[in-house]
Amino acid sequence: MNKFEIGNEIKQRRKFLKITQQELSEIVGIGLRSLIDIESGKGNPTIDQLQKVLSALGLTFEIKVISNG
Amino acid sequence: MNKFEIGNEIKQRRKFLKITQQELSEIVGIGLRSLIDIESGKGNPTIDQLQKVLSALGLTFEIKVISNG
DNA sequence: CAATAAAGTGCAGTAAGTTGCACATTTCTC
DNA sequence: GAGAAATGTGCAACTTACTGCACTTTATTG
Repeated sequence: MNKFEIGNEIKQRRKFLKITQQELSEIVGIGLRSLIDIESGKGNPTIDQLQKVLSALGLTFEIKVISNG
Repeated sequence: MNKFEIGNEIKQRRKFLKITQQELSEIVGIGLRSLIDIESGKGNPTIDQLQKVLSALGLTFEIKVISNG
C-alpha cells in the first residue's frame, strides 16, 4: 500500500461520509493544504498526521507480514 | 495501533530476523538514530520512512474500517 | 450557462523530522 | 565480572513537512 493508495482510501472514505476537505481538516485539526496533499498522494505525512485523519474517519491501520499464500 | 505498537512490531520483526539496528538502518538507508526513535515510539516518522523500514522487514500495512463486530 | 462551492497549486515562513557525533546504559559472550 | 557488542540519549546542523495566503481549476446547483 503506497501513498497514492492511502490517499485514495482516505478520499473515498471522506466522500462516503459526505464531508468536504475543509470540514475534515477542521475536524482533524490539520491544515487544509496538508489534507489535500495527503489525499492526492503528493504529501509525505508523519504517522501522527495520518493517524489523526484515519481516526477521524473511523479508519485504522494494521501492520502485517507479507506472506506468499 | 499507535506509535509504540508500531515500534514494537518493527523491533519484534527485526529480532526475529536476527539483525541489529545498525544493520537494518544500513539496509533501509536511514539513520541509525531515526530507527532507534521509531522502534521506541519516540519518533514521528513520515510514511516514506515507515514504508521503507516495513518493506525491508517483509512487512506491510493496511487501512481498515473500524468495525463494531 | 451563470453563480457558488469544492478541490487543487505555487510560494514562503514556521514547525518539526533526520542525521551524525560523542557519550551513557544495557545486553551478550567468554 | 571483564570486554565487547548492541541499544539508547542530548545536542546542533541540516533537511523536510506543515501551514496559510492568494489564486486557478474543477464540480455542483439553480
